[in-house]
Amino acid sequence: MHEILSPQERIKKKRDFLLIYRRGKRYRGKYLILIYLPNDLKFSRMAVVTSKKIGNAVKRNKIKRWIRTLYRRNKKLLKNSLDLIIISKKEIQEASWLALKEEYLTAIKSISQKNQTG
RNA sequence: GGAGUAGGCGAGGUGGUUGCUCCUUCUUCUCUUCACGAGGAUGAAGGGGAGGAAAGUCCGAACUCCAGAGGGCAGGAUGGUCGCUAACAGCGACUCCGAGCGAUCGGAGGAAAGUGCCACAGAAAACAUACCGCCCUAUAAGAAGGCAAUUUUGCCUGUCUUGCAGGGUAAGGGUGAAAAGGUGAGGUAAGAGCUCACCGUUCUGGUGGUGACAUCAGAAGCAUGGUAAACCCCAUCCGGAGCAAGACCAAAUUGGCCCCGUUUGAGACGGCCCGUCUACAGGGGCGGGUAGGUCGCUUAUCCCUUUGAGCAAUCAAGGGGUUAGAUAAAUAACCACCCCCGCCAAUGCCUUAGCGGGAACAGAAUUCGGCUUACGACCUACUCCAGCC
RNA sequence: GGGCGAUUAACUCAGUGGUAGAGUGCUACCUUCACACGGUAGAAGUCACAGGUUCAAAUCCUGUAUCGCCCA
Repeated sequence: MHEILSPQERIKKKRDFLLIYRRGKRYRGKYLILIYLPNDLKFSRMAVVTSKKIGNAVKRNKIKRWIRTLYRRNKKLLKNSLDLIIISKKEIQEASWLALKEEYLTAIKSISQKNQTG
């Protein structure tokens, strides 16, 4: 019940993407790049970006599913409401499920800490 | 063991936790209407949820919009024959040619309508001229031989060499991818389809076949090299763009058009009022149309099966089925048990325990029919070659 | 999703069946006290890949790969 990812919680419009790319802060990891910007809504929103460099459609779909599952499971960690774009890097082809999970958790923790202090 | 062809299948099964999308039914709330009702949100239950290639976008259609009297030109596509199909560059059967020991595979109109090209080499690359060569005739010189003569010399020739002229030839000629029917015999001054036999080619006729073509007989001595995935000719077909097509609803803002603009704002006429005019504030309406949304959107030239026709592709009739509809784009993550395969451990076998694996190519985007490309873990059938018994 | 196009030397490009070229760059030598400019010479290519047509393919035909452009 608390791990739902409804359509409202996803970034869909090109205007929103451009705004977040321009104003957002960035976190770089080994496999992922996260761009985040606090919003005025009562809930957080997210989007996943996988470029064609990563592979064919099957590989890209699998990575998007992994990242969406990670976001759903760990929504509690985001205490403030944020707009979040998750971009996958080329190195993600060699990543396993567990490695990706660890990287995502550390990234989210650092983001939420910075957001609270700053 | 190797090879070939045709076909099937395409992440083993059950359960659980979290979670996505669509449909149906129900509950609660909200909006609107006189009412029937309609839309949205939340929750619950049930059900459906990627492929053989979904791919490349190479062909053909359906469907939509645009253009369009009719016809032609240009341009493009196809190309053995007959059939199947809504259509196709697809499929089936057959014909001929070629490759392979073979199962089998590949190719296919016209070069005698015309134009172009055929580098290098070669005599010549397409009116068969002509170079070398071969041969005949005439002639000049030389040699040889013979005759006459004292010698110089003169005359003669079924002889030889060289030159020149006229003619006959296409047998032979380093080449080249390709050289003007091939082989053999006769024939001739030398040669030549010049003549003959066989093979090949072309034409005519008969027979068989719907036809491509096959076969038999006769004739022509043979004239016509290759290239049409060069231009071209012949036959048949083709308007263009594509679901981001297209249709509908439609916020905000700017601009446009129409009406009102009064008993109340502004300006003009006027000394003032009434009144008239302007249409600047302001108000109302209209249409186009952006963001956004809805439809198109999944039942269609469909799938399965039985019978009949046909060698087959396929067709006809009957019965049954409904099988994704997303839009920053839906199938995932983890766990447990069973099943199968492989490895290791105590000795050959069994059993038990442990570890690893259950794939590859790859993700619907309007929908079908094909083709091509990628993958082959697996399974089935048939066939060929080689080896052993 | 749907339409188009390109690929030739390190780079930018010619080359419309018959020996793969130009400019820039690179290397060596000359010139200069030295450098630049200039001059001479040279190297560098699986014509993206694979199959076919042809005597012969960068060129013609078919397929594959990579890169790019347009359409609400």
